[in-house]
Amino acid sequence: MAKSGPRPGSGPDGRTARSAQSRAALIAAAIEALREVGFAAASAREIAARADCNQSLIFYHFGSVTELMLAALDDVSARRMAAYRDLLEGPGTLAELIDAARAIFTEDLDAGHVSVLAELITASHSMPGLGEQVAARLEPWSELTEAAIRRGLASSPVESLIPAREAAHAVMAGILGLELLAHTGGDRSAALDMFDRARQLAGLLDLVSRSGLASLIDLTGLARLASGAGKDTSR
Amino acid sequence: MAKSGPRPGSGPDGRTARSAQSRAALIAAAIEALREVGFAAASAREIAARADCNQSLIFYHFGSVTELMLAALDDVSARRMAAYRDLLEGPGTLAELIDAARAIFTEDLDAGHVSVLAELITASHSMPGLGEQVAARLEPWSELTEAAIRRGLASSPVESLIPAREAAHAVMAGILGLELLAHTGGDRSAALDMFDRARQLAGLLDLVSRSGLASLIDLTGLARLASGAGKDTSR
DNA sequence: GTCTATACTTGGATAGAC
DNA sequence: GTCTATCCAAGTATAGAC
Repeated sequence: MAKSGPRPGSGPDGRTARSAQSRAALIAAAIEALREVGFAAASAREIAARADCNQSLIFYHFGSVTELMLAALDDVSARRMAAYRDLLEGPGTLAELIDAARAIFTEDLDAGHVSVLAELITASHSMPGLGEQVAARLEPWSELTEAAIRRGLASSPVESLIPAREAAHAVMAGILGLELLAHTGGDRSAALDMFDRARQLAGLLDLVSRSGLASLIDLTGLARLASGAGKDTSR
Repeated sequence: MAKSGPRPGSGPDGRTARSAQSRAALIAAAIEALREVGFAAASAREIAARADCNQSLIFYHFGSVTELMLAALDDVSARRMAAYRDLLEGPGTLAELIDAARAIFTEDLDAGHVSVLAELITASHSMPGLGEQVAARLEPWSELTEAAIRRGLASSPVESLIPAREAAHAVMAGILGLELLAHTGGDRSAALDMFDRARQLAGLLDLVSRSGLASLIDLTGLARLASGAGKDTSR
């Protein structure tokens, strides 16, 4: 868990500007490579070429290609986290939340932010030890998503029906899966369609909860009943 | 598009049994390798070792490692397709459909069938031309899923609300995403929880449609109304 | 900190004996 | 069809000059 920056021995300052520049260029190049050619082809040489700097600098600054990629994940994660946190500030209905989420996620899809994560997750399969590192970096997103769901569902008629933790897991799985499928078909309209669908549903929920109609129905009790009734297969 | 089997020149029969045995062993080994160490580490040598046969046989029988992997995908796809098709035979409610789907999908998760697909999809990112091959093999699953959804939703109150094609895309994305996430956390109970949740919802829908309550409400009109109402952000 | 050069390893693929 | 031996390309990583 040692700091992976420049090794001690470099002057405390002076020509440190160039160093930071190289680091930043390498991180940007790593993100670009991960997005455009995938983990398997994102070699030290490939990344260095994109950063217009020497291959050996990767090992000097980050120790290994894998650690550079983790730094890249940290970078994009931090920047996107800021954007998503703004979503949770201030009041807003579920429908508004989904509208805003759709806009930001469109950016993510275009810029390939999710791609970086998806590539590293599948790469963990082959690289021993990488899995834990990626999982740790996934945790804040898990919490953010859960908070968003809990907030969006607050005082909604289905609040008690949907467990926020599991729903958050599902939402993240959905985003990752849509990213994967977008690669095969180039079909990113299908991904965004899900937001429209969710948005439609959310609008309906808002309407129901506002009209006071929700209080007429004991949804929780009904669901429990349905759960039993569904088991009755002969009919 | 040439048949990727043994090259012409081999005897029309005779000792062909051994050949078929090698082919099968290699395919099985490729599936195993893809599942256990991932695409990046599933090299010709790795696979051959698992199949207990010579490395060069891969190139003799399949031409390249990538084509062996596509053959592996075809193999697992064909075997699982048979299992899933049975799901669609005979009558059944949406809840029953989900119950059965959960059982089979549990098998898939344990046996790593989805993993093979997920690995190849991400690998397409790095291997030019692989994307189209994988997409073509994904198509039958797209159709199967769409048919299943259409069938499960038939005469349900939400039938007109959910477009089968887009929903199928979302379901497949969800399955792929859950597979990815299962790798990081080892957390496969979360994946199965989604089925339980869907099942609960389906039971509720069955109940509503049976009770005749559905006919009392114009869901389609309500949804259209909600879609407009959601846009009203100031309130 | 950055560069050149290079050691070392692994993997895809082929030739040719059997 | 299967094996051994081998070529060649590409990748990680390091040493050492500047």
